[in-house]
Amino acid sequence: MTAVPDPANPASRSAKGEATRQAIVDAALRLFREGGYDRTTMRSIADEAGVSLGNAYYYFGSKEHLVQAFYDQMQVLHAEAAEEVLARETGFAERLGGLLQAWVDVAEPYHAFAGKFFKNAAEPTSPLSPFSTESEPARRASIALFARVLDGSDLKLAPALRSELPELLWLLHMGVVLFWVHDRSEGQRRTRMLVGRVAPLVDKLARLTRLPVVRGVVNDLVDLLADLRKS
Amino acid sequence: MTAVPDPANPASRSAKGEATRQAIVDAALRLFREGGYDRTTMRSIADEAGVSLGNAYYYFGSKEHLVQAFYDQMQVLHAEAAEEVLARETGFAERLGGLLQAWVDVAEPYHAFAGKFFKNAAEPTSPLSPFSTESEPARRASIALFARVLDGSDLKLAPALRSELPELLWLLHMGVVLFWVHDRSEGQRRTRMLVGRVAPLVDKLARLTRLPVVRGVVNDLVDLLADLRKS
DNA sequence: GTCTATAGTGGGATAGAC
DNA sequence: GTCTATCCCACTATAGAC
Repeated sequence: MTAVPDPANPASRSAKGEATRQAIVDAALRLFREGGYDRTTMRSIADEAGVSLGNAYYYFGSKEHLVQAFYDQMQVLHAEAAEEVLARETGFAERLGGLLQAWVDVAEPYHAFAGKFFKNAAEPTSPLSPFSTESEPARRASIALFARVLDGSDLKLAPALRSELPELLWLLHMGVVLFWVHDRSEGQRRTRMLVGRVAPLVDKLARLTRLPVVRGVVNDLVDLLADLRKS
Repeated sequence: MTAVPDPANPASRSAKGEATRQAIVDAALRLFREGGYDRTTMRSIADEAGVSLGNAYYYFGSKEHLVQAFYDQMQVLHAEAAEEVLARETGFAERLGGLLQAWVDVAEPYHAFAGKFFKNAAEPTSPLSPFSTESEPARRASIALFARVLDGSDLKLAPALRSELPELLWLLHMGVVLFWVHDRSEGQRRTRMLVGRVAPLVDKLARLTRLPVVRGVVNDLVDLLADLRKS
């Protein structure tokens, strides 16, 4: 395992390289926010960061790879905002709604160009897809947040669902993100309305899973998820 | 309203223009299937169709617009396959499962490069987005298919849900498509498993909506959908 | 109204010298 | 790790033929 230098691997980064890398990320996110993704060229990012175009490509294999930096930053900001919510709320609906709401707050400055990175979600070959193995650390961290929504709350639900729910809530979160990306109302008012009302709804629904008549469907769902995972 | 010629508008197409247009579409789909989307250049499409590059752009404003042709073709093929299913089945689960299955069958030859297509479709600013106004006719047609799944079946469900269900089923279909795009199993085995089992599950769930205890959640959901539509 | 030919521009990506 | 030079291709522009 002799080191072929890989600037994408944090372990092989020198201090100098790390500084350059960060300068490029900062420049990119600033320009994306100001002028949008398409209108920001790799040349302008390199200029703004004070490096050559070729050097920018040394650190980021493509323009899309810079989007990963955006993902990561968002993940960190969301986790921070989440702490506050999880420390404050004990009701399941409030914890879930708070977490979803926090994401919308954190993501708001980037709404205008967010569509560009959502493209990645649909392309399975891209390492930037939220379902890719490359995104697994970020995905796991996010799912862990939803696990804490559940753990710290007063929710009672069908036991079989307990281990599946964090991932299902993360999927719900992805659905909210999709809605948000397409939301053109000012301040993403419609998304805020959605998250404010979907959380109590999920709460009610989850509590219903304990009813004997509903158990059949719940078990079918849990079995399906298990079988999909195996196959 | 004197006619500025618009080759995108079917009404203003001459027979000759239509033939040229079709030649370009055929060439594009053939080359996409053989070499993938990215590796197929507009120049090669024009060459293959026997027209100039400029002429290709006369008919299709961008390379992405050619994807719309693919999209339309799939819609037509799915509608055809759907007729057979809807004529044969009367059970709700069978009709729903059959419709979803039919799409997977129709789409299979394009699975390898479908990711590139849907990548473009996932962007909200793109006219190719399934949620865009440009896609509304195709979307409406698709939702109408799901309405027929419901209408011709034996399903009994909460009355408030009846008018909402076709659109919700279409959303489920979009979810299946997303799963399919990411499905790397041979013959999309995992997607086939998913559609085969999700249909009975939805059937059971829909029937549960008639229970008084479940009504509360159903009404909340219906209200939320109505309010989102209004806002 | 359709189409060709040709000559550009802009910007993502790469090669290879240092 | 950083640069300069270059490639490639989507897309535009335009002038004119049929």
